[in-house]
Amino acid sequence: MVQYATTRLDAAFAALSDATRRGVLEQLGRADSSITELAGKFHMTLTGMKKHVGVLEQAGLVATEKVGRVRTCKLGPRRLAEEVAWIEEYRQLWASRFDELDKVVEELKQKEKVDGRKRRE
Amino acid sequence: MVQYATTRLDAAFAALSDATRRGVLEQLGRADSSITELAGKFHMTLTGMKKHVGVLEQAGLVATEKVGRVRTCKLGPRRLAEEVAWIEEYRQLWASRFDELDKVVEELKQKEKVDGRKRRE
DNA sequence: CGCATACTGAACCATGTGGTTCAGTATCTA
DNA sequence: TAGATACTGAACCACATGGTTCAGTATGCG
Repeated sequence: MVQYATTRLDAAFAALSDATRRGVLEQLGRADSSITELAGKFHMTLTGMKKHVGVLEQAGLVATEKVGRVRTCKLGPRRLAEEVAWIEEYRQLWASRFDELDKVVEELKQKEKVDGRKRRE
Repeated sequence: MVQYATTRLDAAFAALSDATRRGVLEQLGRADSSITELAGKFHMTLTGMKKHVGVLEQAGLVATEKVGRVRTCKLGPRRLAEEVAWIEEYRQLWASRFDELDKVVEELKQKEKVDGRKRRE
């Protein structure tokens, strides 16, 4: 198995294990936001939200910049590439451990191929 | 955004946020193992390992069966499909948020090219 | 200037986590 | 049947988490 920076994986997965934080990421995907806006949207205190943002920032998933009184949060530099890579390797392992299922998947693929051909005809 | 069962996402991501537990999953991808074997491999007490296995089992990532004295652990029913789906949606959001930035970067590159030419002249 | 706004930090609280030890119980095996 | 093996459960520990309140500081605005 490939060697991963475990601490970064730890931080990213831990950051994603909270519904509020996943919500914040989705929100920031739509628009940059201030701490106040996020706190309002998720019904919690400024201080509470700041902690969540801190966790996300630590994990590299959010970047913030303070201008005047306002700290603006946006999506950060990390794209969860390593995390996806880890999970995909896991899924491969998983699949290889389940032989019968492999056959099922193979059958499905065949079916799909046929369906695709039909559609194109 | 698609609606996810947040509690399951919570449990799965939390389970993955620990290096030992990720290691256990990788191990079980290679071979089913008893608690004792896992505890030995990861240098901790039986009791400690049992807790990790419990977390993984709770998240659906590991299944166990006790036969005689021995509880055998194997990869569980969940394939992390939802988790991958969530992350992929996030990555898409991320990419779309940086389209503008991409343009800016592209412009800067162009500018740099021009500047470089000027400097060389 | 003076007040409202936006954040920050410390302190607190309940609960969860990652580990341990110790004292069992249940199951093999000689 | 005796002893070793494999697990289980309770209790404990230090520390992290997710939240709060309260008391600041810094900034914008009329």
